[in-house]
Amino acid sequence: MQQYNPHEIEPRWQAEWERSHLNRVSEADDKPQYYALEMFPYPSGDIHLGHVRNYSIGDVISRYKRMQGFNVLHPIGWDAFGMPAENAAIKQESTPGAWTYANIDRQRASLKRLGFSYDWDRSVVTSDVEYYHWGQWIFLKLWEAGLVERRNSPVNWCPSCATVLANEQVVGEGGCWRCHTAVERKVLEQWFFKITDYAQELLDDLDSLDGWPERVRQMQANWIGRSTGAEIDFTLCDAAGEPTDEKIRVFTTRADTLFGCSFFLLAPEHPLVEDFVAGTAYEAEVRRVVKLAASATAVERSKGEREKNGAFTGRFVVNPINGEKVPIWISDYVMMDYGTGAVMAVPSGDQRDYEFARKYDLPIPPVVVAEGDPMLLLLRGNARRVMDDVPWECAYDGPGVMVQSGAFTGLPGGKDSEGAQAVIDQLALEGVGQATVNFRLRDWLISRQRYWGNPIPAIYCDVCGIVPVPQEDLPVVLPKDVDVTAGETLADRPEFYEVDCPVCGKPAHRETDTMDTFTCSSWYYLRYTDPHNKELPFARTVVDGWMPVDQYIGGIEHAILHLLYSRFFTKALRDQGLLGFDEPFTNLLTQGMVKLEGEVMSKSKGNVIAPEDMIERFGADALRVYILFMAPPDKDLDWSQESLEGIYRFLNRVWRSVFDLLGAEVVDEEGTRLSLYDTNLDEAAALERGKQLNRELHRVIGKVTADFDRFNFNTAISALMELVNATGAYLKVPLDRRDEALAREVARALVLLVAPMAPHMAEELWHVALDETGSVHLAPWPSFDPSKAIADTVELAVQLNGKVRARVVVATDASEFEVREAALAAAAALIGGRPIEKVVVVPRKLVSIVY
RNA sequence: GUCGGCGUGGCGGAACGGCAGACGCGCUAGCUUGAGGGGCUAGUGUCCGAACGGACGUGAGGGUUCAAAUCCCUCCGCCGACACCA
Repeated sequence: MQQYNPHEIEPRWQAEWERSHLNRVSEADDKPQYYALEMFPYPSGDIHLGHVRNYSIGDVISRYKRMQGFNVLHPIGWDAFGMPAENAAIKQESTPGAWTYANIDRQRASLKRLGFSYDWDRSVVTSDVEYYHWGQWIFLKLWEAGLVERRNSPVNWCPSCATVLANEQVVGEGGCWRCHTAVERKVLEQWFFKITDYAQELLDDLDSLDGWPERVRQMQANWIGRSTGAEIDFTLCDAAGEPTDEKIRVFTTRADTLFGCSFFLLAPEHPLVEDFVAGTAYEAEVRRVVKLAASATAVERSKGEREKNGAFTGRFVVNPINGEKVPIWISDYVMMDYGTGAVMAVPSGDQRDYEFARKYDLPIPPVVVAEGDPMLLLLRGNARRVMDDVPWECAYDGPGVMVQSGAFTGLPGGKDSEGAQAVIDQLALEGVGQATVNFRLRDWLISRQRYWGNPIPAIYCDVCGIVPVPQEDLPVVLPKDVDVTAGETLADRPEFYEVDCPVCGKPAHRETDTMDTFTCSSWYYLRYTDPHNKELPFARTVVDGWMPVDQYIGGIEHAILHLLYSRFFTKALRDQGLLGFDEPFTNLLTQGMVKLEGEVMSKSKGNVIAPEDMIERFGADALRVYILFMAPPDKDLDWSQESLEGIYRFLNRVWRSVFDLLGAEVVDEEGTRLSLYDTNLDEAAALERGKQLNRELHRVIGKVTADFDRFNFNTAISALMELVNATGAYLKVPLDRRDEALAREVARALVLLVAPMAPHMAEELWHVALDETGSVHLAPWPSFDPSKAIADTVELAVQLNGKVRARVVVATDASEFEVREAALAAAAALIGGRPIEKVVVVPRKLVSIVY
């Protein structure tokens, strides 16, 4: 018997698999298709343990499904555009491309050393022109469909990255998702994808994603943020206080509180503010508040006391429900980009309005009062306003009864209440309001003022306006010689941007912004299905065959960004007839992080464990099995070198057990014989040990299969350890008393069961120990007989009044009556003749007796 | 503040409502070895007990049930997402 030596075995089999194209997948294969996908890496440096975990999970699933007879698509690629490449290039006086492709080469080598079963022929790199060409093509398709817009909008600006950001890319307390610099608000003309057109469908279809973790669905639902309510038009008064024809529209979820509106608010950056105050006595104070709001960063706004600042504009609006004139204020807690940028303030029913009213001494008339509140006795049935202030410490926003609300008084009030509906109906009748739905989701800002990205295929012509680059002119190739170390962008390259207008032929100017990298990762999983297509991003017949992805695996950090954008792309492309399904990812597994002593590993903390070092010491198989064993895949995992050593020992045990089962002389490194036979063992005892081992074999095959189906890799490995432990007892049986067929069956099953997790070792044992032909990874998954996993007799616990007091051994197939009688007999002494109240028999588990 | 997740030995973690702590790490003892490493065997929740055995035990408290780590209620603690969303 040779020794287990991963460093010799692993590279040898990797080379052989590559030579024989073991993992190449073809649509021509008539087995059922299965698409297993892991989130592709960003080439920011070497592979880390998070990648190892992500890809080990995906690889086990892929290999397991192949052994079960599926034709498995399991691709990998690189998400290669983005800012880190530019920053690294500046630091190293290199180019983003050079840095990116060098990292990809290193990462590819690492992934190969880990033995992942990717079809390398299908690899895509998003910064390759063969890929981003089709990203531009899709952009033009979406433009045609009316889903692309260039418009002025308040946007998030990262001063450090010198670019705008999407809403989703502002993280934590108002920081840039890349560099965490506080973002600024600016009004700029930018490119948008109209993801809000799909807000309702993106929300509705979350219900159909029952293969996704509940919390991811919840996070997306919150992000989309649907609220039902009403749009209500207030009539604007002129400077003299007389009503005009002009209306200002508000959005509210609480139409039932409309009678309680005692003032009206505009966002500081609202376009009407300037007109209202210019040249008036209110101008100075209003300007002061506007300036205060603009200077506060998002970070500052979300911290501290959140003191609300405001100023009266000198103008009034008329409340459409009661004709009452209320003053227009501005305040920094009203946001321009939610709702309409204008708010009807109801201080008795909204805590923010309440605080504002207290600060500026504005009326707080109660309009919805809770059942049981003593005020209700006083106000119940009062249609007219008799009370202008509340004795409360804070606003009341729960359900209650409407008071001081004209004809609506007495109706139930609250969110989505009968009262709210009645008010909306009345407003609709008069044409001054209607029920509506508002979303928190904003359109996706996709333009970036950066070099290392996919160029936006658009041209500005003085005559024709903004025109798309004609499809036959694609790709717009990203020039390689832009010097980012000198701060250059595409806007510094006349040879790039000086073009002729494709419509009129006059000199024009090419767009120099590039697309957000998230546009690249929103459709890469589609390209994998048809990666070499030179006519289209993918052919519909091929993409519909593989998609949707059966199992997607990646980090929870993409719960909103990438997963929401990909869902949007899928729906938008579906509506263009490019594909025939509604959702990209049927099942989603969000794996936990790999930590060290409870902390996230990072270069800056200097607590990084390098996978390459671990492969060097224990081999790729041990690292893979270890990372699957340490925790369930969705939970965080704390690194433990001792446990990795334990797994290495386990693999050695598997190795020796297989050889030993096959009758080989098992020796350690020094040649010491390890297998010591129990020569006293008689024929009957040997037979009994064989029966036990056979039972354990069938139990473990069943357990591992069930655990793989549920992705409980940690308990699957436990079960394999139990099988190896059970093998230990059988290996004491001298060779001449062993059941050779059984021993071989166990050895074979062990190799097959371990193959998805430790592919190299399994392949070596398959050939060298078992003398099988063909790859173990193409062999069928072992079958099992559940009836063979059951012993002839079983020991039951006997509970007396809820506590285990006795045990009884019965035949496994004993009837309930026999079990009951046996249990009563075993417990007779303890019961002592007292009357039995109840007996519960749980087959093969226990008997519960109550007396 | 809102939403979501999680609290089990020294550690990582197991337990379709049915004998809590599988499996592994660590530790203890013995065998093997010149030593180390490795391997093998046994033990390892807490308390009482020489032992047979017994009592207690899944963040705290209550409830449902013959039976609760698991289901329900209240509370405490930790983690995460969103957060002045009208």
